[in-house]
Amino acid sequence: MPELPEVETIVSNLRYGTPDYPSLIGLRITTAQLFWLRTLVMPQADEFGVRVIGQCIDDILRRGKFVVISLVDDTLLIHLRMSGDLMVEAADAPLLPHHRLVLNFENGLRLSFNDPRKFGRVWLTAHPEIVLGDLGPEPLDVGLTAQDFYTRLVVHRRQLKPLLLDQNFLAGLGNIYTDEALHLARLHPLTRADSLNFEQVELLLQSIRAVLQEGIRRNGASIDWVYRGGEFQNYFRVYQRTGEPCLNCNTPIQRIVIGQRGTHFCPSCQQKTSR
DNA sequence: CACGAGACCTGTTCGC
DNA sequence: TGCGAACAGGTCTCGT
Repeated sequence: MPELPEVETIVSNLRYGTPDYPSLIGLRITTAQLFWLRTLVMPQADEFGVRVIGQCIDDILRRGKFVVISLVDDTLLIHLRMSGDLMVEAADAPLLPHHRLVLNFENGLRLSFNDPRKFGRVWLTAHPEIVLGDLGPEPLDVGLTAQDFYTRLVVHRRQLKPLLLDQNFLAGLGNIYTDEALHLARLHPLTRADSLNFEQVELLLQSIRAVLQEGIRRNGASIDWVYRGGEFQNYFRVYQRTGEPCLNCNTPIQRIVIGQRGTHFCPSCQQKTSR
């Protein structure tokens, strides 16, 4: 489900609070409940409880698609994968069917990790770099220059779509924002990375940043039954618009499968030979 | 190194 | 109406 803009939205809600609940910064964890064993990667469930209880939340950040919750002695890392969500509720509210992990706070609130498909994962570690260490750069980091991006990109012979989805190449893009960015940059998703010139790579980086920033501005995208209040789904240019007219040229948007992921593009605006 | 298939899971939607 | 297939925002592992 969540890509960079959705995770950013969730993190900023937890960090700053919303009209419905306050910031979680500073809250102390009093109890923890794990309902699906495989949700927790490390440490073992019994050790998790012993270690997490009593710690206060120092900070809440995002790295790629990870939610990074800094505690006093440890870091709690949460990856929402396809269907995960984080919700703040009253600690005495009924447990929902898909709650996998719940942290209760001393102020009567709780943080619930809800995840119907059970793909999401949680780590508690004093060494978050063990989990985050191989992630590529943040696309919105102003320190990432077009020249850096060009240098990193053209050493690969892979197709653009799978390369952009590779979190070790660039951290945070998922299926939606990759399709949207490639359309904005007018690049065919099957184009080989090492065939791009500098101007194309520069435009690609600008396009990635533009779609991510628009996604964040609209609080992410909410699709189907996994709804979280974002609006970006109303502004997709290609994603899930198969057969509908391209907003540039009216050509019907096409859907193909690349690396087992549905891929949407305009066959007229996005041509492999464009150079 | 690059790619494809299968696995992990549940819920919704599509097509006959 | 009913039922199985296809599909879903992600990532890992294995074989070629």
